[in-house]
Amino acid sequence: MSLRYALLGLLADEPQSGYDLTQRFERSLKRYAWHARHSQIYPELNKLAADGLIAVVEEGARGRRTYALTEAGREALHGWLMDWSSLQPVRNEFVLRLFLMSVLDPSEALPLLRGIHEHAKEEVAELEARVEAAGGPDGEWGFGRLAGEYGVRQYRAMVEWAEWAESELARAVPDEGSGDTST
Amino acid sequence: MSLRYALLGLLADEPQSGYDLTQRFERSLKRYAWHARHSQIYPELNKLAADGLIAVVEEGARGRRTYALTEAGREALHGWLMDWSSLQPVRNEFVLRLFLMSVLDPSEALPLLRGIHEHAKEEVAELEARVEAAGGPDGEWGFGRLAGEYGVRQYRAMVEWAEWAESELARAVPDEGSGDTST
DNA sequence: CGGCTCATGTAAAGAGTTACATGATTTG
DNA sequence: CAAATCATGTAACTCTTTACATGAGCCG
Repeated sequence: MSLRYALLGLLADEPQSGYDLTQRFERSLKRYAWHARHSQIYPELNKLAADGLIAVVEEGARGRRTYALTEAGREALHGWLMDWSSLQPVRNEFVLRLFLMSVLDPSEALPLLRGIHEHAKEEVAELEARVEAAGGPDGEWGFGRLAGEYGVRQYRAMVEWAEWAESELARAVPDEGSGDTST
Repeated sequence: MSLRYALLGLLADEPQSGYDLTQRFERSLKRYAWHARHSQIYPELNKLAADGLIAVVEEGARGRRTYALTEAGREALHGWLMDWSSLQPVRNEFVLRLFLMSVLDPSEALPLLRGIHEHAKEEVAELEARVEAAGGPDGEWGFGRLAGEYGVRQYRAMVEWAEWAESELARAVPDEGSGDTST
């Protein structure tokens, strides 16, 4: 059911088409929270419209249909956002890999950790820039500001974790510091 | 494919039955990384056995079958753990809700944030205790130590985020501090 | 020996991915 | 006018959940 409410939520931000929604998943939601392809989005929009939760408010070129929430849709979204009792469990392959990583020996794990470290630093920089930009001139924050700040903090914690993990593993791999890989 | 490697990974820790694996998902993996029910686990174990990646090493009471990795299974797991190129996107309904939370007005969001804050503090305490226990007397760390430390840090960051978010929202809801809710 | 837990399974439905398919509009 | 992008759709397959189903062993 999450997709359904994700769509309602994005339409609450502003009316848009299936195409727009697809891009929003691709550009921001996908990396932090949820993903869906157009092949799942279009049928779901048709169901939402059939259920009276959204409605076409504009028809444009190339068959483009812009949807907006109906009053019923706004209520459904609101009800869902206020009720946290049925939160789906997280599905995070990254953490799964961490769980299983003891299978590798430290000399194998260390380069992986360095890659993660790099990646996390880049994420922090990118997210900080985005949050900064959204906080912009007029002091208004924009949609998803709580998530943005959450993301920044999560990735900062990830950077610190990676630093800790590297030093932890480096202790188990004494041959560090010399570029010499012989014997 | 993640389930497949999750099972191989857990069997790499120690040989166990489908029943044991089901409980491990339920008790620890579910909350942080991945979930699967017995109805998905048993058929997958049969497939893994058919593919020669695991094998029954013991048969016990009530039809219990204990599986262990074969050499091929160990290689498959190792290959997967070393190759991070095809990481599945995160599916996190919690973050999705944060994304959409601007739909609520601050007076509605604030109590939700307080609940999250409480919950995060409990998670930190529980995880710290678990990590501490695993770090135990002999200094050995146990399976999943990297994930454990990661979890603690993520939840600590969540607590700090919640504190920030509460103070941020409280500014938008001036009638705080008086328990009086009348007009 | 009755109730609980252990232990495994299958079937149907729902959610999500991949691949196939089509056509309109814009841009250079 | 050709190429790229916009825009929507469906079909087949895989993955996941929910529900149904069964029986053995353990504990009081």
